[in-house]
Amino acid sequence: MGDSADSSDRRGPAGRSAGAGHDLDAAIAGGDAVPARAPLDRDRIVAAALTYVDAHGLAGLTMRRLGDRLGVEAMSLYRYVPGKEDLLDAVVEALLDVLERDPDVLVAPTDGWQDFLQRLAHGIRRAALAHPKAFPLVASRPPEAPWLRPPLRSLVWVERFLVALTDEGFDAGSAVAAYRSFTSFLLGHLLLEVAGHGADVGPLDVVDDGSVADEGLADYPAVAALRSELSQDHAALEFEDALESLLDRLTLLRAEG
Amino acid sequence: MGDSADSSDRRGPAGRSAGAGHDLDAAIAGGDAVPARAPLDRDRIVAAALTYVDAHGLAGLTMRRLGDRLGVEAMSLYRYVPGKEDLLDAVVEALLDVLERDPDVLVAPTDGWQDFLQRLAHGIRRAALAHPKAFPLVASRPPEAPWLRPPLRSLVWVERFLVALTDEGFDAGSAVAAYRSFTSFLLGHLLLEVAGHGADVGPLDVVDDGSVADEGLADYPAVAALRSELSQDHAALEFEDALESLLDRLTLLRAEG
DNA sequence: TACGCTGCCTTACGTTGTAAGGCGGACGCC
DNA sequence: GGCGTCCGCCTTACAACGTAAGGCAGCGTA
Repeated sequence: MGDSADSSDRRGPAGRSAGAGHDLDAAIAGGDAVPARAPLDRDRIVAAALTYVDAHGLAGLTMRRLGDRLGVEAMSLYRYVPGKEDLLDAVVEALLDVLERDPDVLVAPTDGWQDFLQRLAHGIRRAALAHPKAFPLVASRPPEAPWLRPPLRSLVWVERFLVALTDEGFDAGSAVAAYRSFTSFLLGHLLLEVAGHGADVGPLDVVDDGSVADEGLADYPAVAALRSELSQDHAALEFEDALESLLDRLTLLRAEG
Repeated sequence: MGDSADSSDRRGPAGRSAGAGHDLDAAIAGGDAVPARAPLDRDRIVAAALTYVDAHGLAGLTMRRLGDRLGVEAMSLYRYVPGKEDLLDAVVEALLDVLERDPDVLVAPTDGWQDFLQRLAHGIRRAALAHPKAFPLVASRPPEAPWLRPPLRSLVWVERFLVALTDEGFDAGSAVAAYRSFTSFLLGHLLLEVAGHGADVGPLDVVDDGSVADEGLADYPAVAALRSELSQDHAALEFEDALESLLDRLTLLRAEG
């Protein structure tokens, strides 16, 4: 996980600690620990928040710490972000924004709706797996409108989805039903897959080894017997299978009209 | 945080406002708002927490308010509950505990595994719909073990599930795969269904009919055109269909071995 | 030079979770 | 009866949080 140099919270050599004094010192001593004090805009803040969550979990994110990370006092963030809730919304948006830059994801079907949905699904999965600790936010943040279902939380994508399907022969009701099935499928699978990759949110993330409470399993023989199967990770395959099954179902739906 | 200035304190007729004073008053004035000070055990606390979340949302739940609700200071709760995190875990457990009392849910298949899974799925759905504001906790709380997937978070149910399926002709791998599919399906569907029923936390209880931000939809013609379809609630039907499709898929899985 | 803007800092307040200890009543034992 | 012990709740206290309000230094412009 902490690929991007964490441990930077203890400030480096030339401390800019005590607020009272001259930040001249800090400015001159220059970029030591913190990214050298760039002018601090909204995108930098959101990106830093996402990075922080990836590294330390949602629970660890506070305005003060995020400020520290950016070489700035907490209150300075409020010039660019209305509040923490909005920050988290922005983080979700940023997380899903990679779709826009993903070359494998199409904005409209070129090789049929199934290909379109496959690419979209995999794109979202990639985004989720890239940020296991942050992805649950996508599900837990209430959407702007009740029919904007996570993880397809933006009007743009709902529009693209519906246009794609109706263009490809779905009628109104079927397109909407497909939208619902698709989102349910993605949410369920990805939430659970991601939970296996960094399920924290807890303060203490004790990575208990494999042999947790083996004696506790005495009362659960089937679980004990299937332990190895239960621990194996076939997430990718299962995703594929379930997605294919979903597409089959949608094919039927489309035909029935 | 404090976005929701939900004026939750003043409840019934005789308010019991200032905590400091004589609880004589509360005790004598007797069971108006508060259950008149029963001896306060763990189950009462957990039940009160669930009730509070149902009524005011997760964000509104604090130890102090929960204490108030029980006619007790916040710190008194700590004699029965180690901390808030554990409380929330207990709430999740309580929420799912109705399964044990649900006459339509079986602990072992009597009419085949499909019937067993149908009953289980519907039981969980009932539990989720009974507590829309609390159900997201089931998904967001990290499970004890990585292979305990929400919403089937307890060893007991995983055991029952695996026993049921293996008894009914699934081999080890298939039973586990079925377990995974089943949980993914439930989580995705129920999380999204529940989000439609009380996703917010807000005092803004506006049952927005349909005319929200119609001008914003100008750029999204497909969404605008399908608005009525998008707003309709076919959750029950969709649940049924998706569940049936899942069972079909599991039938195949079982046959293949 | 004066002035307003921008961008960050300082201070301060109310609220949260919870550690530590106090205190009164119930109860066993002499 | 008196007396210790314990249980159950309260009181006090603290650090950390989100954020309202205002300050202040450096700038661009006039």
